[in-house]
Amino acid sequence: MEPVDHGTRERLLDAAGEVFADRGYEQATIREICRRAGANIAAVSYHFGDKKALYIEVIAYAHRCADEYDPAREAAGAADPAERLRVFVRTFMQRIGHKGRPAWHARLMAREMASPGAALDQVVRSGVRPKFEALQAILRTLNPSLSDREVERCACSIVGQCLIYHHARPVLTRLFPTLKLDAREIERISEHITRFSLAAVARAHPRGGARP
Amino acid sequence: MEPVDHGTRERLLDAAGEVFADRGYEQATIREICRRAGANIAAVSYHFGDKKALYIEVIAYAHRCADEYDPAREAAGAADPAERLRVFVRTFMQRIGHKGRPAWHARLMAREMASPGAALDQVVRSGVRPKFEALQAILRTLNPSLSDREVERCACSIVGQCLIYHHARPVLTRLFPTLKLDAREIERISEHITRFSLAAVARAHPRGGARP
DNA sequence: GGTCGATTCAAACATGTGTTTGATAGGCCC
DNA sequence: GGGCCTATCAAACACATGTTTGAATCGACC
Repeated sequence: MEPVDHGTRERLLDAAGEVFADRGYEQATIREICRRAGANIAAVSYHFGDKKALYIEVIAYAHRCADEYDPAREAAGAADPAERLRVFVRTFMQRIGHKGRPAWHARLMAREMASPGAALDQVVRSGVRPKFEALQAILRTLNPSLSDREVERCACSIVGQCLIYHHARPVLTRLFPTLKLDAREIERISEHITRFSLAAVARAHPRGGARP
Repeated sequence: MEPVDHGTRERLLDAAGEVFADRGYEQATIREICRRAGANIAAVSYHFGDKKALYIEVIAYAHRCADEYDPAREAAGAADPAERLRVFVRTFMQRIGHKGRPAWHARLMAREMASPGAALDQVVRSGVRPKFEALQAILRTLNPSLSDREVERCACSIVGQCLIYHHARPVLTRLFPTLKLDAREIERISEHITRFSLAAVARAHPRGGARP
């Protein structure tokens, strides 16, 4: 058939990425992956060895593709710290929010984070940590009086605000039936998260008062 | 053998709750559930019919048990609105955080929220919505100038800050190897989320200059 | 044309899972 | 004791899935 190398193998990677992102590793079946790729059942064994090896390759493939939508790099181009946070949040939300298209990268990562697999260490080391540290740097610039631990927790708070719209989407759509997570709504939510967090970070660690 | 009618069925419910919470519905196996319950493989079919029926019963069972740890009711007893939010967040975090014990209720719910199953509608209607509305009421008291939509988004922001420590726990433990999510750390995180959110809610809706 | 390596295909294999079956034992009432 | 119902058990069944196998097909090269 085709001189391959650019045919079946690549189609398998794309199909596998989509299926893994939709169903998760365990629930994804080789048969469906091959069906979507228009390949034979034995193609996975031939080109990758077994299911786990295919998964590892898909993670690496997604990682390569995802580097083009790096929130950290996008944010680096902004003018002031507040605007950097705004760009960071917006880019992050856009990566998670959009469901269709070849945007299964973020969904795959989110799945890998929710249920730890063999590829998590690699994902965290080269995918999550750099972005997380970039966010921490923004926070430190916003409020230099924050301790390292407070910076960590504020970063978790910001990322958590974003991720709930992905992790709890089925619940949110039932809680707010009118909610439509289209591009415009994502923009509004990003703006809310940015303002919410800016106010919190600015006033965090206030001397005096609050609690024992 | 044993004359117990109060034995096998209840042990099955407990074991199933734990296994479902740990592995998820699809990944949980009837054999492991029965092994943990010390029952025969056919016990599930005999007492509940099939796996799905058992799952529904487990959801209902968890729902009954979880009502005793209601963040909304705990918060209602607090004095001022800020303290109500603090109690709400702390109770919520304690329910999610603790891993051992018969506290598989929250983990089960979280799983059901992440991947929608047949029981999600019921869980949202009678489990999530009341708590969420209680949180919204607290926020309205904290800052009456907030619009309904802003209250919704602030509530999502608060819940999201809590849930990340559950959904992304594998990532966090790799990001911060020294992190130990014991009772004391959960208390500290709850305090951070409370202060973070109080500052944000107080200064939200910036057009009104709501708060100094 | 013929050979060879790479690739694809349909079928089979091995395993794990949910479910069913028929048998067995114990309690209860007559 | 004799039925009768409930509960449990080991074994088997039906099915889906990951993996392997051996033949068939294609393209390139001599």
